[in-house]
Amino acid sequence: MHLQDAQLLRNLNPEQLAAVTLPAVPALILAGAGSGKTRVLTTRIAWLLATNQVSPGGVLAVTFTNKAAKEMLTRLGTMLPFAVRGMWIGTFHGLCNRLLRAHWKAAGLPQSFQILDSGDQLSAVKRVVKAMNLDEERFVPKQVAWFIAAQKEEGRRPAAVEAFDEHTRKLVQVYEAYEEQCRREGVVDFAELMLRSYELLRDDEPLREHYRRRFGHVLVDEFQDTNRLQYAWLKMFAPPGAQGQGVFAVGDDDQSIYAFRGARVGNMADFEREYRVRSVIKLEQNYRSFGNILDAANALIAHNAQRLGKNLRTDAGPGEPIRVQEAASDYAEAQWLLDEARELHRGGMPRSEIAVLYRSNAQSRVIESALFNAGIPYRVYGGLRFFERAEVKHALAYLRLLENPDDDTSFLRVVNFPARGIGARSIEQLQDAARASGRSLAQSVGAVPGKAGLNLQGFVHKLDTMRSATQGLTLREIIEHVVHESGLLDFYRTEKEGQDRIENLQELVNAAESFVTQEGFGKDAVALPLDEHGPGTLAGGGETAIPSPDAETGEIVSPLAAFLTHASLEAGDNQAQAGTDAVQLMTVHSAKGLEFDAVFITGIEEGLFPHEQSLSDADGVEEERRLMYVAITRARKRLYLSFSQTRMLHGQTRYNVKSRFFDELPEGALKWLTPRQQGFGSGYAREYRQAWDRGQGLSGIVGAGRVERAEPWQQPVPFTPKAPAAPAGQAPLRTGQAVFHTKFGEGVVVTLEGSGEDARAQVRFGRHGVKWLLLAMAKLTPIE
DNA sequence: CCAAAAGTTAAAACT
DNA sequence: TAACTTTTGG
Repeated sequence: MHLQDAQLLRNLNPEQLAAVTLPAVPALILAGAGSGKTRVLTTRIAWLLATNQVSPGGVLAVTFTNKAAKEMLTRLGTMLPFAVRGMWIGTFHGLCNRLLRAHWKAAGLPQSFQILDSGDQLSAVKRVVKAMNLDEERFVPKQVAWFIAAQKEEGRRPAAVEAFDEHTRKLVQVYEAYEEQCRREGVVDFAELMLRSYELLRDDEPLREHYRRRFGHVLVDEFQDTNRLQYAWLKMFAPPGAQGQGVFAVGDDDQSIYAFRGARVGNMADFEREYRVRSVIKLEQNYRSFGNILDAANALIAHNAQRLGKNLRTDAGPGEPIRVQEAASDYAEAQWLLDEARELHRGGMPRSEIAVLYRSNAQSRVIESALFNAGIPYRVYGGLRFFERAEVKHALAYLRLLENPDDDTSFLRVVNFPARGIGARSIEQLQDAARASGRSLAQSVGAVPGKAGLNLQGFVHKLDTMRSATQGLTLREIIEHVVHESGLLDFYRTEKEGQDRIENLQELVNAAESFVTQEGFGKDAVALPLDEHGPGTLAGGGETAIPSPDAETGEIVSPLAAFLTHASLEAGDNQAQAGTDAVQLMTVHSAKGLEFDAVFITGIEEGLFPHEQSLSDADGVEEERRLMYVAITRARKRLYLSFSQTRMLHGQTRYNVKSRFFDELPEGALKWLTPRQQGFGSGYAREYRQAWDRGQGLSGIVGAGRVERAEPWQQPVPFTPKAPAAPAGQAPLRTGQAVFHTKFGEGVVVTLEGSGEDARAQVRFGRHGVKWLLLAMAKLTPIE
């Protein structure tokens, strides 16, 4: 073991080593960006195990995302001589699920409860609001759903919500009705997973004591992102003041960017106080970026008042200066970054090492079209993910109905999809009947009279048939059967755009298949010998016979039920075009945790970054600043910052000034690619003239058509262009000439033919390949 | 019941 | 502008 210890601890810096080898006490690790946080977490677990301070079953390690959990498991797998599967390492929600599956009875849940994702939850709330006859203008389902989730995340059931006004009282009633509906249908939403398992531990003392004894070490990743409920949940496993229990909280207050969804940075300070933390360790040595980048990050974040305090440092030297670009328009900004990215790639940098970051999703459009036209492969993060696709959700709804006929959300989703003559009226009748009898929709189909009732009964019968026909089949066979028998496959076959959807349904089968293989269903569901040694042996007292949850999960869950849970808890990727080397486009939020050789941060303008919605309060601006800090620290070697004078937003041209954040960066670390403090509008004028020169007039400038709408004081056009001498499209072309086409982007003339009206050019475009274009028709403009 | 037309709205995202 | 939802009309 000693040899292995040494191996494990090799190459850790003093702070990392101190953190990894802390005794079993409460500890707070302030881990700066790029300071080897994940390494510290996983090495600590490995070290605890290797030195026999804890058994695999005695570790509880929590993360926020599936990705982080997976990475931790993978890394641990390489450090440990045994299988890590079965250890309590996972996301908050994943672990809650595990707990509730094991103790469903004590938690008051049906054995096969289903999990609602945000979309399901929204439609469930909509139904409640409708059923209560509330005005959807005043009780906007989205806001109601948000209210309910927020209450749950504060640990409040309806009775505990303080309502001082009529509207809030009504909201609480909706919350109540929603809970009742969930109970009836046997479903839980994400927040409910957390709250229910928290309450379970809070109210069931033997159970709580069992888990407390069991988990000698609790480790939390991204602690700054925990909400109140998550912190309370953690305290159930490891209360402040408990002796001999290690609580290892890792976080970075400077990277707290999720206050808007309930995260409480304050949990870090609370933790320090409540647990009387003696060991606060700062990891400030950065292994990712060069000095200029870190200087910029440090200087920027120093403008925040609310900090625990931390400064990143590196041994890597200053590196290149940070390049700053001022653009005349969002369009010009995109063109510029495209050129730079191309240059980087030409210099040998893989495209996947180039990231383009923006504050809000809408900004990706211009950049995408520029990259697309130039034929540069790119990948956009975010957007629809696999299990959220309509066709996949439809198939899953059928599958859920096999598991639980009373799942009204799923029932409504597919009762008339594909269409089977069940209209809004019939459904309303059915819902009335169900409401009157307090039963589920499926149970109430008999109560609807006439032809409509028969159709409904036919649907339920169809489900029953599918259910019995799929008994004993493999997961793959079940899904294939359902996709076929439900009529989904036939429906999409006749759709003109249906081919992709059919492929996705096929992909669902594949996903199920690989899920079964990975989870090893039918084989050894529990690989790990739990609690063989060390503290926290199972059911220590004898009278509190608590079954091993691990064993129980393996025992009770059918492959289908497990797969459905997996589908709710893990939405999957958004179609990764694997294999292609592509430039990475994403919001700053989704860049958290990632790193790239070169990073472009675009649209750094007042109103956009910091976003205007954040300007009203100081906390808002501080969070924006942290966001900027996160963005900056993503870069390893090269960092570009850009802003634009004009930008198309919500169909209108906006005139922006550069962000206040520029004033907070050290001038010495920056290199302005465009002249500093350019007169307002001059860049626009240049762009304007170039567009005229290309013969495109105002249409060559994005949003220029709206210029006349601007207030006089906003008029950015000090330059009055003369009409071009030659009509558009008559510019002399030669082979080899670089040209620009409004639709196809940049290209090179390969061949020229004919003359006058017949003059044609063969042009090779990056993305669209080689095209023949009639010069009289096509708007081709030579580039320089 | 479906498709087209009209209306609405606009930050960020994980589970 | 564009994506999405609701309303309207065949």
